[in-house]
Amino acid sequence: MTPAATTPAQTTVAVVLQVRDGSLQVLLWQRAKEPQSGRWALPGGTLARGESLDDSIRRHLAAKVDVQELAHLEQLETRVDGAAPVDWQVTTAFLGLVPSHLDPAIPPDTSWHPLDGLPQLAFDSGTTIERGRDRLRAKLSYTNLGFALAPPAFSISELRAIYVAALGHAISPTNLQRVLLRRGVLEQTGAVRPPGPSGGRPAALFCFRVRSLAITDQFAVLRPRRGGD
Amino acid sequence: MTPAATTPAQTTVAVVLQVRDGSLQVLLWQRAKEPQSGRWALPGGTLARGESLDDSIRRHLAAKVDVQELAHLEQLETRVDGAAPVDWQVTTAFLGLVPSHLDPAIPPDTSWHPLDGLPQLAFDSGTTIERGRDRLRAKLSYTNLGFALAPPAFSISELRAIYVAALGHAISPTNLQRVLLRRGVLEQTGAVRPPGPSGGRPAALFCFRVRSLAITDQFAVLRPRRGGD
DNA sequence: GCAAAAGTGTTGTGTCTACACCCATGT
DNA sequence: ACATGGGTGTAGACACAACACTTTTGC
Repeated sequence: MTPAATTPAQTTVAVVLQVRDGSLQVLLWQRAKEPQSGRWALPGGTLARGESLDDSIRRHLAAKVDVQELAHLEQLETRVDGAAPVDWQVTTAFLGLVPSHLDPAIPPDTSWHPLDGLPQLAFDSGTTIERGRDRLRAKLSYTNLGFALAPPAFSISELRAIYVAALGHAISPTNLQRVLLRRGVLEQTGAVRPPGPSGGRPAALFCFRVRSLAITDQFAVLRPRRGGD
Repeated sequence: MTPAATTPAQTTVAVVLQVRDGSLQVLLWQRAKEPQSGRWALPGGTLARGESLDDSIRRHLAAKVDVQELAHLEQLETRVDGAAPVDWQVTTAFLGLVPSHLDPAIPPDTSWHPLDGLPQLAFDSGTTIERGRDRLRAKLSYTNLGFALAPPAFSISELRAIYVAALGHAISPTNLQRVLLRRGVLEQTGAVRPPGPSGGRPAALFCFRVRSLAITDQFAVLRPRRGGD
């Protein structure tokens, strides 16, 4: 591939997560060639001239797997990957989130995999995926990041299912609603979802008030209540 | 410098912070040559073969400014910096912290600058420095990161001065002690600091129980209290 | 004794979980 | 009527900030 060079190749990869069928899944791509033929890898590619890292990963995702519907994208970390002068590369990993109501078209060598029960992974994609999941879990607790996993409008129980899949633990629908409303993250749309064939009260529909990342639970420890900059 | 290349140069820089004379200061280095001659820049340099990004920034810091005493180092973000094929480079920024009792020897072109009142900066170092400061402030609230700014042993009021300089707002010594003790971040050494010439009760000395990064205030929102993983 | 610095007791507040209860709809 | 799913009221637990008060030193 690259000749013995004085600078490494710069590549970007993305951990693209979506809640599908009640579980958190990651988009992977199966390598056809050596090295690591047959194993699954994170989508991405090399940096082109004149583009930012953000541009780069968006381009690779759009071209390879037709994902324009990323609701959120952020950097995870950068690592040096190939040790030798051959295959020497620097890889910047991103976290991307796709709302659960979308089902983007993907090529045949690409598919979604639940985070529990991943196939044989190429390189150390495993730790990168874990890092992405941990970042998502943390930010679901103190930001409005749920907007990037949820559809435009939803009932509280639908939102709860998404949070349960992403966080991996039980959540009371009562408290989910109250926490997110108190923080001003959600607002009622006014619309209502009619009940299913088994009856039940119609569910009010909600949406996220702002659909870009905002911190909603400030780390305010040790800060005075009033005054004092 | 670099010829028009197919891959960008990979460089690392660091926002090295220390509490000095009651204010949070950053280590900067004054450029002697064009471009941006005379302006101040973050220390760092290019990636060498076979080294990780961590290795790289540690090497540059150790060589240029004789800072081996970094108590903590973490990645901030990676950016593409030079747009043209010439000077095309990818820069990974780090946050480094130096405990306040150390005063590392630094070369004449390098010096510490308080974060309020920075000189003319080269490139967009300003936003990187701000990002480092914000990261520090956030992590002081929910991790034990104070260990990286504090000396090995200290009284609560000494620690308070460090936190005030880093966070930029008033802090009650009462609550600082109680929060950090309740969380198990601090422990008493048993030693005591004798009072000054003006009297006062001798201060008990404390130290950080663990001196590597640990999360002490979990983002536990929406998590059930018992059971229910 | 008195000032100065360190440390403790205690109260109030706000945010969270938990659980009981009420509401609206289908069969 | 009654089962089913949606929503509210309220109580208890906890962590925090604020402030009064006590302790220990030097002069």
